[in-house]
Amino acid sequence: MRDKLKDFFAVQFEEELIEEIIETGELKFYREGELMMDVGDQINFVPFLLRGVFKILSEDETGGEIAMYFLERGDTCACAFINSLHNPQKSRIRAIAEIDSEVILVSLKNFDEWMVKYKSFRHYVIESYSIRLREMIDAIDTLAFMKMDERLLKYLHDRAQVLRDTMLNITHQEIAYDLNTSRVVVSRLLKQLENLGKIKLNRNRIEVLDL
DNA sequence: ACATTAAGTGATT
DNA sequence: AATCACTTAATGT
Repeated sequence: MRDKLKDFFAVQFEEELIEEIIETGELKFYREGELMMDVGDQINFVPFLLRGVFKILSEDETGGEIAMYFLERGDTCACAFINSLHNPQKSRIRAIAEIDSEVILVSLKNFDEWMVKYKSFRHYVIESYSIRLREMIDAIDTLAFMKMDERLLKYLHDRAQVLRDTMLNITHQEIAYDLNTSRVVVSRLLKQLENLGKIKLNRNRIEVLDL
């Protein structure tokens, strides 16, 4: 745990802070597909991602979903910050492990203390928050301005990038859920992209060619 | 061989 | 771009 922490966070964190994190943080392992938090959950911790990828999505009243962005190693969850500033609040988002992942869960109480006590921590949090905000804006104009075919290609690229693999094991239906559209539409657009030579299609698998 | 699940397609709105 | 209704293909038992 100490090594992993140092790998991704220690460059910026003081020794003393690292020790505190190790002492009080809870190391947790999430298997692929496992939920870290769901819409409506009471959140009383802030996660720091040591290894793996989480998909963050929002849900509407009727169960429709929209994938917003991915969390990678070294990231932390912006939505959890909000919970740390106010009193424990309900989660607006769902976080699912895309691959086997490891996180350190830090209690809100410690999080609060460290914000005051450590400059490095404060900076990390603010920096991380602003990165997340930019991603959010990016997600909004993807939704507002891009057509489905562009959104689909962006989705495939993003995914290939965070998973560091151009071979994506995913079904058309799953993509449809993430983009909040129908499977038929995804199938058709994927076929188009294949004809354009941008991807290669197989059952349960999509290879991204033009990265 | 049969059932199940994933993907492809034409027609309609 | 969504939906329906149907076909075809791949995969599991």
